[in-house]
Amino acid sequence: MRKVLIVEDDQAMAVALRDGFAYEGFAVQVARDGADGLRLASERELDLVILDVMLPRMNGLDVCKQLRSDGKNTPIIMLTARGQEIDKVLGLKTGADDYVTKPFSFLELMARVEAVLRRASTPVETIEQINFGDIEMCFKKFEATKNGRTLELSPREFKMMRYFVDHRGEVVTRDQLLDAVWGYDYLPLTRTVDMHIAKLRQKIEDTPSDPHFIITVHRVGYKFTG
Amino acid sequence: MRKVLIVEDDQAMAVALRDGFAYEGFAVQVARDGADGLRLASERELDLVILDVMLPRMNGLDVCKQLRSDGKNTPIIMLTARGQEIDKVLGLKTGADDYVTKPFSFLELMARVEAVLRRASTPVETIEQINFGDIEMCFKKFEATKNGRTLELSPREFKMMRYFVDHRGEVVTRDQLLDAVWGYDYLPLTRTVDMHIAKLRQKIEDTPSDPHFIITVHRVGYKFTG
DNA sequence: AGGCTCCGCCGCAAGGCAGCGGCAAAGCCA
DNA sequence: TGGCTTTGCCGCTGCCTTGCGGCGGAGCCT
Repeated sequence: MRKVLIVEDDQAMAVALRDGFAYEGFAVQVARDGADGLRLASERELDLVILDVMLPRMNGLDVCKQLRSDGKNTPIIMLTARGQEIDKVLGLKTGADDYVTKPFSFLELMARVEAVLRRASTPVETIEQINFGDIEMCFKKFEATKNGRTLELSPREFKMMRYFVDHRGEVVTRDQLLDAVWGYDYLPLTRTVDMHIAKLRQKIEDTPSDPHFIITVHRVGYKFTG
Repeated sequence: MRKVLIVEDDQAMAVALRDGFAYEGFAVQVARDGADGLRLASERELDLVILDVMLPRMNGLDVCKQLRSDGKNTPIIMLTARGQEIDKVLGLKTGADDYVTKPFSFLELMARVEAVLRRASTPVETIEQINFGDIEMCFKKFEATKNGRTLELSPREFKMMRYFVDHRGEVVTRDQLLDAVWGYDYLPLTRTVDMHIAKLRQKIEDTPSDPHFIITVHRVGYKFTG
């Protein structure tokens, strides 16, 4: 049975959603605030999270962002009030799969639920192990080797590699990396990302000065070519 | 309020649909034949068209095809009778967004309506990959090839191409380009845009002096013909 | 209709400048 | 305290801009 978590502080809305989803054959769980929602979503294997934006203790956007940066890719549908009008760009950045603006009909919500679940069911299979060049990397074990010799990668470095692997072939901007790896969304006057790129290159590239895996794309960002 | 046009010659069906959509909060307009439907759909700004296939004066497929070739991209849902069994390929060719086969429940129709409207409202999924002539271009990867050979395009050049692709066939002015690609909105005494057009042509055209893809429109701007 | 003039477009080349990499030292957390 | 992370600085690379001269199309005048 498909499991859904509803994170909603408004009593009436929470009950309506709970009953609606139950009627549609979901196993339903309800959380009343953001912190509880985050905890539940983190520790359970869920098929779907319905997440209100305005919540006590931790707002929906932050819950969503936190889940994503923890590597959880449970489908998330956000509920926004009309007045809130989340900026689409900001919204997408947080990593939700879809947005529904209150007030909405339950039918409309279910249409989006089905769409999101359909998309999610096509296995995007997060890669837990990857080989490229003479490198072997396992994200579950936090281990990496080059030519059989162990590579000492820090947690941050693993997280960066994880993001690169998930977007291999694409150019990723420093903003994206800061957001996904650090959780920041402030403008980077900082050279932090560059620094870590350099360190990664020192470790994984044969000739760090002429990188083969992590390519600089001038004025845009970096590209990982596995 | 969302506006729907119903093109249906069967009296009973037309009334049922009209009442149903009105109940769901749509502003409804009804046309009795294909020609009228085409005229109304052309001159109004609509959110949705419900289009029967079998119609007097002009059939639904042709109406749909005509609208699309006029550049209208209003969401269209076609109604087909079971016996008609429109070939899916043919159907897709005409450019409709979805199909419902009679007989259908109003609930089923509404589910599709919501799905179609949702898709239409999600900002036109930007094209990430495009081919034209012997050129292949991927905006996510910041990669482009001509005849299989790599093209070295700068970020600015990619951004220009992106704008051209999003407006292919239209003439775009230098102002538009400056605004979209550079973010400037002051009047340009500058030759910057021309310069970059020239560089783009050097890279993507077979004979840059007689361009095929990026055409000069004297005293107006440029036109990309993908 | 033909020729002339002017405005706008194109090509080339050099200068300016932002962005990137490397190094080293300071800050932070366990 | 030790390792990981961050920040500042400096030199260099490469992109972007700007200026100039030449050319072609559009409009005007006879």
